[in-house]
Amino acid sequence: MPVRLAGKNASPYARLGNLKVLYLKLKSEFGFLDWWPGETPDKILIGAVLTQNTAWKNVEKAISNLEKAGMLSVCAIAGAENKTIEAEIRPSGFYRQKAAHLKGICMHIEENGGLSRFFRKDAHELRLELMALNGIGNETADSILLYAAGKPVFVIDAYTKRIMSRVYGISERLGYLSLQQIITNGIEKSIPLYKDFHAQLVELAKRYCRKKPLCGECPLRGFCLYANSSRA
DNA sequence: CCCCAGGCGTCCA
DNA sequence: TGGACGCATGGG
Repeated sequence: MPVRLAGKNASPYARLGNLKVLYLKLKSEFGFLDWWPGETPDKILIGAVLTQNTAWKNVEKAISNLEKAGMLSVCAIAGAENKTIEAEIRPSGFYRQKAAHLKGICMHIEENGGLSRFFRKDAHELRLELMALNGIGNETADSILLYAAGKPVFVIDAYTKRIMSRVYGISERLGYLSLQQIITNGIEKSIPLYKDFHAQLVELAKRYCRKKPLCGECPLRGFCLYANSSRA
């Protein structure tokens, strides 16, 4: 299904032939970023919820607390009291919401035969089921699908939107699924590529493509619309 | 003191 | 369908 090119954004989309070049440039700059190496699906799933609009440093504390309490599993969370979960994940912020969400998510998974059985479903069905749960939206669903379940689904986040906006002039208000389709149409379908590309974009956004960008030192300054505009 | 961080659900037009 | 708002801790 081709992406429809329309209006003033038609021309920047044509530049997406550079997408793989952009990835390779980032990879040569940051190296291969191995997110979640050897970690359990349970830990990755829980981390995906805890990191919602939250600095990763704080999530690490919450995960460490859960681990020490023997609660870093879908099964343990499903059987724990909300108050108990809240106490452990407090450093990750929004802790009452996240505790309630995690509990509901984990209970649903346990009631349906556990995580390994859950992840055996095909990506499309799994995505719909995840999205139906309270506390899981587009990004969290896709993070779980890619990093925990090992499905070929590209993750879009606020960093991805910002970078695509600045480099290619794609509107930041473009819908999640639209931007996801544009990107997956521009690179080959590969789980390791999807994993590393997303990680590279996060790294770029943290180091250079911040809200107040550091275009002068940015590895993408050579082919970024924003870096080469008068505003940068 | 301020702003920000790997979103999401709810409410409202 | 889309914008405003609440949720909360910890670091710069």
